[in-house]
Amino acid sequence: MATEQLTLGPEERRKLLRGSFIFRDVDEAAVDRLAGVAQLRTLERGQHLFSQGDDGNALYAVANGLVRIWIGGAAGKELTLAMMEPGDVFGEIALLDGLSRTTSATAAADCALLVLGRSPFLEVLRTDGNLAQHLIELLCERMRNNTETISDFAFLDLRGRLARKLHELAIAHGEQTKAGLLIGLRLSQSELAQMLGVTREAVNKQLHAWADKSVLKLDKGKVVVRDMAALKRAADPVRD
Amino acid sequence: MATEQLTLGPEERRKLLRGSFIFRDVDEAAVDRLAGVAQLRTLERGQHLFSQGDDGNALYAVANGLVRIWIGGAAGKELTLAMMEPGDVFGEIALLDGLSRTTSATAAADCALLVLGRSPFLEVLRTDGNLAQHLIELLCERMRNNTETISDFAFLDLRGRLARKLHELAIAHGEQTKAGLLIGLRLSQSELAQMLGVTREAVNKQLHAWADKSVLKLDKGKVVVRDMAALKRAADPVRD
DNA sequence: ATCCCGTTGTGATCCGGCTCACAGCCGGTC
DNA sequence: GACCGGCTGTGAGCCGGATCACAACGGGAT
Repeated sequence: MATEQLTLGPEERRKLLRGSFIFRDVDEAAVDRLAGVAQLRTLERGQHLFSQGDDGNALYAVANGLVRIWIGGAAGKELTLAMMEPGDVFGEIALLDGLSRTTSATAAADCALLVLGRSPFLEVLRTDGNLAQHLIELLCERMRNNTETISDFAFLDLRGRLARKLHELAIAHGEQTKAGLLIGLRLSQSELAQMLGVTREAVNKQLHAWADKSVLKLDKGKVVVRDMAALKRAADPVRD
Repeated sequence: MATEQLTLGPEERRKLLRGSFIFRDVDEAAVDRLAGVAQLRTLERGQHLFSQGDDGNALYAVANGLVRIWIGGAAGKELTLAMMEPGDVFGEIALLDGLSRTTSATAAADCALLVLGRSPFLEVLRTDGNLAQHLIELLCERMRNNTETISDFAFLDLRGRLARKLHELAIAHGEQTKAGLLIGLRLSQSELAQMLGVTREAVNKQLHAWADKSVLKLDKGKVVVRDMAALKRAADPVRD
């Protein structure tokens, strides 16, 4: 469907890095140097990039596609923590502290990634205070997200967590249609369930409960949000 | 019981900051300057320091006592995320990104804290790459902890989470006695429950289940671990 | 058109943990 | 000592979601 981007010219690489938030205001020559030594890596949907526990000596920038960041539990269970989109950077934790990867990463769609090696990156980090500053901001943002996730697990049931997630998806990837906000990302109910740490069946039942109340409309795998306010309310622990 | 430390001399302040991991290798004059402008703040057990949502314009270093870091949910429920001990630093997220506090902080024992104001701290941060580097490492460590917490919530039941927590507490605060590893921190079952996001009753029942199997011994509010290996096993999702 | 395989839809059953309701207990305080 | 407030111990009942087991659907490949 999407045009495959199998290669990236030098100019495109520079653009990608410069466009990324963490390299804003960083010395341009240094960024260009990084762009020069970066590897291009393409992945097909479903292909594995790295696993929890691996040594992590690279930082990734998404040029194209979608990468699922997840952790695994007993019996093959998986919890999806985030989806990385074009322009996003990930893999910074293990790169920065030199320990093993805390999560796994898998292509959720065909992808093109820029791979920045550890040593050239750390070299720029050592000399450029702006990069350090932006990395700190990135890490703070991640911390806030993580804390939110913990809060959701601790205080909300399936219904509340699903409501929040749909609300978030509708805002981030919603397309306005006459029926309501259509959620752009094609997510199966199983994938949705994996983002919430619940079963697919339970998600299915809650979606239909909302469809019955006209909060949502379900149309062959796509979800259309008809009543954002009701979702918002359901996400609050104050029940209706 | 503990000797109250109501004041800290200039020398002690410097020592505290220098001993803190984030100020290692940072220009000594700068650290001393920070120590000079830092405020001393004492708190009695139960006293509130800041709340989720507040503006956060200070960094705290624990000189003495214990600070509980927590988030709140519906109906007054609380989840304890961490306990800060002497030598620990906290409150960095809101300080660094300028947004509101992600957590609340309450004294879990009488405390003496050093309060570093935003602007002098950021000034040193701007000029000293080592401080930035250490902050990045601190944030990475927090991220790892958070990810672990999420994993626990997603994949472990009460039994597994409690086993892990006790194991951790025994290692961090265990005192060897003839009966086994006595957990030093005086934690009520409610406090334990708050660290796991479960009810006090459920914790009580699991503790007694283990006591019956001689994994633990319960002695007037104190927990003695008799069989660390069994705890470790219970923390694995592979059941015994 | 046919065959698949991944997805959706839905009931039956089971179980962990919550809620509620008390009953000792232990340590302080007056 | 007598009283009180916070902790501990424990049972009854309930409920949200997991598990299991199918049925039906839809879209791609051949």
